[in-house]
Amino acid sequence: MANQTVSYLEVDRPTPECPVEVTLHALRGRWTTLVVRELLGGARTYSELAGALAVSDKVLADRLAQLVECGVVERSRVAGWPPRVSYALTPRGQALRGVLDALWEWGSHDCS
Amino acid sequence: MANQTVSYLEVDRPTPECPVEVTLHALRGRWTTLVVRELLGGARTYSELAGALAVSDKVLADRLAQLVECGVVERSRVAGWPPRVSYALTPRGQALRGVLDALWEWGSHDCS
DNA sequence: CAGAATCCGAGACGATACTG
DNA sequence: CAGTATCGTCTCGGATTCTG
Repeated sequence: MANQTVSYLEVDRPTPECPVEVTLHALRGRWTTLVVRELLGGARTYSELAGALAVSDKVLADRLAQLVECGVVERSRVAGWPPRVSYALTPRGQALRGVLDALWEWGSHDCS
Repeated sequence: MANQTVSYLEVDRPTPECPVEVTLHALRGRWTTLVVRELLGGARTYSELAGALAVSDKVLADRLAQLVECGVVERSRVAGWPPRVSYALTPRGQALRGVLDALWEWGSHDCS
């Protein structure tokens, strides 16, 4: 995964478009990380995701479109009937695993 | 920093209150990570933060209150005149450095 | 100096209804 | 099956004004 030597602190000017913002923008939305988490277990169809996540169609479709646009998820139609669509993580999406682990790590400590 | 062996994938049920959500909730808001980034360089007064971040008073005050509530930032009045308030990261706040580095890492790769 | 109060607009969520 | 359309609600952000 390239070089890990660059630190968040080593950049001169904090702008709203810095890499940290890019990542948070990709993960934006209450259900986004849960969708990614599902797909880390392998490709899923739309209905499988809908069944696993108890989320409305609108929100699920919105988040999937967002993830596709960010290059995290790839969408593909499955031949045959009934029509199905499969969603899978791209290599870039797979790379989110480390990010989610870091978020999990910090959030699992007590706040007291 | 405790054990890093737990993975985001190893948990049974994804809930809106899982640790990942805790972290994203703490970092919620466009300016939050930039405030944390400033404080990673050491304690800052309110006006120092305001000068460095070109953000409105309302938003800055909102984000600081949020970070204090999450246990990330500690607020302390400075004696003397004019009245000043100093903000500094708690140990829990310092621990965000690794999280921000992970977010930076992922976001700095091209999407193409 | 360090904010609080108020008002407005944008975006995300949620439920419901409808369609290729 | 896999969405889109619509509507109401809520939170965040930005600007302005005011105060201990």
